[in-house]
Amino acid sequence: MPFKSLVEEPRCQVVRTLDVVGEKWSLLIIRNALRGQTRFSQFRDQLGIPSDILTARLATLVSGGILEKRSYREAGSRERFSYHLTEAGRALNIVIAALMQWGDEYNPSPYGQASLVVDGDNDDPLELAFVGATRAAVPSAEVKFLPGPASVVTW
Amino acid sequence: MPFKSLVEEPRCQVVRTLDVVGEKWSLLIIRNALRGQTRFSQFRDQLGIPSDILTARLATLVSGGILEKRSYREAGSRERFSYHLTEAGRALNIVIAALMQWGDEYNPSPYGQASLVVDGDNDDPLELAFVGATRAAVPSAEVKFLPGPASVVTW
DNA sequence: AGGTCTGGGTTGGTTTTTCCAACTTATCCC
DNA sequence: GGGATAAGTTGGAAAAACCAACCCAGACCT
Repeated sequence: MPFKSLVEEPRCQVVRTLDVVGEKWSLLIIRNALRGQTRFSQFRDQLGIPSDILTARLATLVSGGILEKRSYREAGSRERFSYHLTEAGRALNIVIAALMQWGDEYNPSPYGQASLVVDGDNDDPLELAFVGATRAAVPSAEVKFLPGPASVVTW
Repeated sequence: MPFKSLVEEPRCQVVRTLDVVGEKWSLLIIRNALRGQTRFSQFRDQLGIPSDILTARLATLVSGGILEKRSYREAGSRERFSYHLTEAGRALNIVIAALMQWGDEYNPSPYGQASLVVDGDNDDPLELAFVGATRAAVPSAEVKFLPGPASVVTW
């Protein structure tokens, strides 16, 4: 568990989220899971993550409610295990999409995008935007962060 | 630099973004900067980050184009340095907001939210949503990730 | 029955990061 | 000259990540 901030630790949403997904490799495992990958060997081979670290990450993601461990059996093979996103895990698509979108805009690859976010119904490209109660998009530069009810710090 | 994935490293937006902001503490420094903090002692005291690590992180964020180091001088003090978000740094608000939103929904604090995202014009609360070309919001569960033009891996 | 393959891991030892406490440096005010 | 303060440095201990080699259970092959 990576973060123990002093003053406001248990209250801050960002810290609490990073407690679950902030360790090295965790978000990449989740990204690959969002692409449909479910197996130890897929994660290990595609990410190049050391297998002992992968074992540890899968365990913390399972205990954090992001992944679910299931057993499966292919014809002609013994029982093995696979890892599937829970609803909470799938909801991390917003975090992955935010990282992708920032990378596309401010740190683009000369080769173009490695993955795209699309509408499942019609494959139209999507992007993330800040929206208000009226569902109208608000430009990112006009977004402000304010202390919420649980804030104990004045800033 | 935390990530060196084997097959598709330089292409993937998520990896490229995490190269810049994926080290421990980086995103929390950025969150505090989005709240308007600019000084070494503010980051150190509010986050509880060891000062040597803070020195290192500020340097990588500056060299990554997220923060800008400025000198300032308060009346009755010598010249000191402060750190200000660049445009690219401010654009990371989408990443911070995504982490906040997930935490609020799937790992909420009993005390409520520590910070809120609002419209700078009228302080109306905002949220992040996936939107298509028509600007209509698409439910998160219907969002799909597809290989893009730079993908070398079949998945 | 013995040997080999395969997926999903362990194990032991090295390297890299992080952490912590103590110290430093430059300037201002008294 | 002495104390305060912001922004760091330094040295050594602890934790995390890395790597290569190994293990293990069932399936399949001869």
